[in-house]
Amino acid sequence: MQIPSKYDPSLTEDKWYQCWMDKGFFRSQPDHREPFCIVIPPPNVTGVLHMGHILNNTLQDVLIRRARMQGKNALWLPGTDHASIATEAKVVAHLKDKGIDKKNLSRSEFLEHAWEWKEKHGGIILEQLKKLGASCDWERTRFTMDESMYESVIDVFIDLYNKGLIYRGVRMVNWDPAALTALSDEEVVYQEEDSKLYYVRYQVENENDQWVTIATTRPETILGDTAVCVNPNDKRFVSLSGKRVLVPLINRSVPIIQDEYVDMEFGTGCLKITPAHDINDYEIGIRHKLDTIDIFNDNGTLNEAAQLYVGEDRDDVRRKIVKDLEAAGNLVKVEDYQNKVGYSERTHVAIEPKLSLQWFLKMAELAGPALDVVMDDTIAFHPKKFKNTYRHWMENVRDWCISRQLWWGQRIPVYYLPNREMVVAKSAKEALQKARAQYPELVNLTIEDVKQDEDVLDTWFSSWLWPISVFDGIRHPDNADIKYYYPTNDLITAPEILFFWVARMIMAGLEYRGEIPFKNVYLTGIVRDKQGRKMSKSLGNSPDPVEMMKQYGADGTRVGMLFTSPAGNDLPFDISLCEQGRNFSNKIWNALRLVKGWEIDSNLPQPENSAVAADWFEAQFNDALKIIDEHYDKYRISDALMATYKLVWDDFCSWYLEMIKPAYQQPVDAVTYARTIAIFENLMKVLHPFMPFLTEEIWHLLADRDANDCIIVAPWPERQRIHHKILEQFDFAKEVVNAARNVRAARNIPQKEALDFYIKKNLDQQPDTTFDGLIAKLCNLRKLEYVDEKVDNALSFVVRSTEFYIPLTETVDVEAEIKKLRDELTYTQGFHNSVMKKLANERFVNNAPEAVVVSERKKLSDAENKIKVITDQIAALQG
RNA sequence: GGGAGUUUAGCUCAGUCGGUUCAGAGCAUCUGCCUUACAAGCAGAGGGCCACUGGUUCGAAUCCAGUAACUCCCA
Repeated sequence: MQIPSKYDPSLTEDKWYQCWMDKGFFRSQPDHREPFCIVIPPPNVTGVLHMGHILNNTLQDVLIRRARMQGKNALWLPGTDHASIATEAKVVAHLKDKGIDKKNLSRSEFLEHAWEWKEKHGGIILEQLKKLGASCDWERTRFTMDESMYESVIDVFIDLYNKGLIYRGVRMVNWDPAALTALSDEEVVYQEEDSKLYYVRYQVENENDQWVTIATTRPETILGDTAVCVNPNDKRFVSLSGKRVLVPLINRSVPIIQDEYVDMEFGTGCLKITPAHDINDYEIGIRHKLDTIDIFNDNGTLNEAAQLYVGEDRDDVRRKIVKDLEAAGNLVKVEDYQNKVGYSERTHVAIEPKLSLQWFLKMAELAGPALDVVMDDTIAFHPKKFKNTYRHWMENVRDWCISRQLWWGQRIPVYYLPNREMVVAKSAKEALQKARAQYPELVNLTIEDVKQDEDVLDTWFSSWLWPISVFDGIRHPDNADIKYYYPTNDLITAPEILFFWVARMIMAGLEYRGEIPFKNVYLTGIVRDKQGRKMSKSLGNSPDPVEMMKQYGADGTRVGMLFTSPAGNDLPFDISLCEQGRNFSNKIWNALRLVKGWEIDSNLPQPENSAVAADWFEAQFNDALKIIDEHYDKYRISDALMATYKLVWDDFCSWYLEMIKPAYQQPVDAVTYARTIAIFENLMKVLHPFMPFLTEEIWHLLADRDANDCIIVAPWPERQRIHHKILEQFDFAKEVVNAARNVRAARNIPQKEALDFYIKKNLDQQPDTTFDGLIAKLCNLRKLEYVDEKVDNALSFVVRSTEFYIPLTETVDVEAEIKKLRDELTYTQGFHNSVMKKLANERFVNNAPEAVVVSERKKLSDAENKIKVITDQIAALQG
């Protein structure tokens, strides 16, 4: 067989992905087996693959593939969410390019464009996931605006409204005066900037020359002031209690109020209160029942309520009002000041806090049970530390604002009636019926008279149902899919959305299924660049994942991502990790080349060496498999990978293959070959979740197989009893080989030059010759002989209490040998002393557990033996 | 301002129940090798005040208290 010396992923990846698809290996349907299900955290439909997706989805695929090999009915359900804000922005921008202004479109016209855009550009990310090897059941792909999911969302809104959990209220939102929409907190970018702090004095009403001075960064909002506030503990302002002041320029009389919110140290200790335009002022306003005067239009210009500068932009007004305040004698001073200003992530204009009517979902009742199931580990967080964060949030949870001033999304099913009442209904028709029944006084009510709410629901209001609605479990709670797959097993996501999403899914699960939505939550870290910055498209500091996969292979990329990604920790990504992944692919590939390059001679008996080697490796494999399984069980995925990596590279390639390798151009016996192939197959199985493509390719090169015999559905290796004795024997042999290699290295003796070994056992020990043949092979020995006396003029080393001599033709540097032995003696004596001290301490002997004391005694006697051997050797050399 | 987390080798991280001279892994670095599977490789080596201070204990990287620095979340 001709196998090229470099592994080329481009020749295998698409081929095997297509094969897996054709054979339906990703498909899952309920059956008698144990289910194992992961629902994908739905990426944004406008999204393209970034590094975070690679990490997140690789982890999911690893877990799914292993579960599948363990014989479970594995379902990884893919999909996307409609991302109302981001998508609507994209569509608006797209239309603008075509010369269409959203303002000139009706709602339904706009939605037509949006759907067209989604069909054309949406879901690129899912195609990219296929390149990564994601083994999703694509036939089950869901989208949060699919009819079934849309209806589920509406049903849930209506249900919660009827339960009294949804209400309408006023709230301060982040208003983008350029885009004319409210933004979520995540879409506001705070920037530190140099600004000014203006000190402005307000005259106290009915007092001739008494003033209070406030400090503000936003003098233009003075026109909306409805109070001035001081701290009740502030002695400076005691005399002002109960008085009123006049707002400069417009001479509005407003009260002086007292609230502990005011920081006495900041500015003058005197704060102006503008409830309509500052979130903190708003809350103070509620506490003190102040008026709320909104002085801004939606586009950031001033309105009639401001009285002055009406129609002018807020930035211009700031410059003008400062001059006018100065002219009026109200401006005391101006200081340089650094503060944080929020900007719209998309339009880059300063955010205006604005009061508006929104819909809310009460959280307190839902949060209680959702907190309990996490605290008692019914749902396990990995790593556990996030339980604290979760609890903190759940105990201080605020009501959820679920409305958005957009068109792209599930439209709020509330209908307003001419009598200023409203009904909640699934359709206008139903709303009409309800209205007629509820308000018989509304005669001649027609469908035109019921006006649906213009707003849509927050995208999370779709996503929080995801583990249920993907199985249509809201509309049909008893269908076969939801009963089989729910609760799902694992959720893999980022800690950033622990509250937005994970917590709410738990609430929805408990509310609508009476059951948790998943059993384990694995929280990934954030992928950062070398400077520690989050990798993002806007920063341009992220490699293109698609390009990476081309360069290093999907397998190399997957392995590179997982090498340093312990759960919950940020991952400082370095492209060299993928290079390491690619190199690993190549290493395995070359192991295959070696094995497949051998000629098999079925008449040849199996050499003893090879039998020992295979016995040892099988023990080693079982030992490693136990560790790997344990890592998986604890969700320590990068540790599982590292253990697998070392098993393949160090134990298999560096030790085992070297042990059984026939001499150049010599054939291998059939037994060794068969055992080696079996070992290779098992290794490929444990590696498969990490490197699906390479392992599938090798699986088919290792043996002739049926078309359906693919590694993706091969059984995960079963753990056998671990043969500990041979592992210990090997450890000793390994020490001998390493020591011999050191001798060669120190003396520059090439591997080609064969050596003789004379071995002297001490303390009446009987030689264990099990690995002797392998030691001879690996060390290139001509002779291996046990002796009773020391050998003169020879290099020597000691492993445990056994002495090894290598006679040389040239004379040995006695001084150098003695020095080496002395160093070792010093170390051993130091060790011996520390153990002695410990054992001489009565309190240690009396208090420490028996096993610990016994092991200390054993150490002591081992050290004593070694000291004796070395001392004798030194004496002999000196003699 | 409130809360949480982190701090171990140049980098990224393990270190379970406190118990081996326990201080470890991978990468990086250095040295020697193109040794017939692999230079995308092989064989070796060096490298640490376990953030700091104190306490508990026969014994502390590990438990407790305090200090410092950094990160995140909330306001």
